[in-house]
Amino acid sequence: MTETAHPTARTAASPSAETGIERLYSAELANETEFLAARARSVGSRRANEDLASLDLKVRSYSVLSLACSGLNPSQRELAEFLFLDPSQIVALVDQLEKRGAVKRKADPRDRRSNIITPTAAGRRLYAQASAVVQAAGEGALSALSPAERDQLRDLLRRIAFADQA
Amino acid sequence: MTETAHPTARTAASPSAETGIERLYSAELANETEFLAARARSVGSRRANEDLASLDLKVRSYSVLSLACSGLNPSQRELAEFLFLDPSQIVALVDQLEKRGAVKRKADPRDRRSNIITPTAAGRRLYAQASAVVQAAGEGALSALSPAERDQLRDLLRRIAFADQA
DNA sequence: CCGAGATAGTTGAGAAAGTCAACAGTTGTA
DNA sequence: TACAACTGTTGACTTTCTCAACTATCTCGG
Repeated sequence: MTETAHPTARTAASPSAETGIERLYSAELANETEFLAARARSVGSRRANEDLASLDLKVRSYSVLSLACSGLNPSQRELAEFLFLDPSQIVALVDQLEKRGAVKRKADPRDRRSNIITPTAAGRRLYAQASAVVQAAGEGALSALSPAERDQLRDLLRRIAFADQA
Repeated sequence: MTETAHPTARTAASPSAETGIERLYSAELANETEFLAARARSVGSRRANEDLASLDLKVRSYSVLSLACSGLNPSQRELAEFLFLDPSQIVALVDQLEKRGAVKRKADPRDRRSNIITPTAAGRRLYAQASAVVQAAGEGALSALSPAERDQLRDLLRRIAFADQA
């Protein structure tokens, strides 16, 4: 071993720093915002999924539960559009949460085609726990940034995440 | 492809608002950095995939091609780790690109287990085109940000994207 | 030198996620 | 009223993810 630029790669004495792929950080790809956003999401959602597993949730179901608990009374179609998911996937997610007793499909009095997704009392409790877990995980992932930088990142991301909706 | 072309689905029953989904922007979820990163990635990669389709590429194969052309001589294992993909997926991606004549598997003289992925001349030309396409698409997605803000976003993302090397 | 254990790439299976087309019930409108 | 559009739903199909083997190779301790 001791390859060209591989100062670290020894046997698995140390758990994490053995990778030695830091040399790829200098690749052009590592400067493309798109790639960085994808990787940031991978880092974050992997972590969040692991932590949410203790509550039998994933980021997808957590997102739906969160919006159900938002007080904004989203319909399934709105959930699909907001989460960039196919309406058929929302069906499955709501099915799961409903079977579990966390949310309910409520008829929209103004449009009987729509289902308004609302949380049950148990759903609210579940969301409270999940929200705490996600927030803790987020803190960990963002620990490299100062509070001011986190706010800045949120603002910048929000502007590109919701840009095409105007 | 399907760009979810629902420009304005205003329903008369709906109260005044245009698309009606903007009200969800105020949801708690829309303030979580993780969610914003996921959505930003969705916006960006959807766009990039559409544009790369003209070259018969996807963001995944583009990423591999880009790293192959980086001059850093990545191995498949390094590609897997850097792109957060399973080694078996790298096999498929390299197979495609190799069959297409864009990259080659080269034996690593120091370790005959490893394959070093290098581009062919055609691969370099393909990457030049693809890179231009992706950059143009990225500009579109980032058009809401000033150049200084884009740099800032890149820096912030890089710090969290490469923060924990799980 | 040699065998034990680890690593790189490969294959294949199965789960999860994404995509798409069709359908019924409902709504708005010409 | 007839027609077009929309919502949720189902089902088929493709892509992506995850994991467990297997081979060939490497490293290391004895």
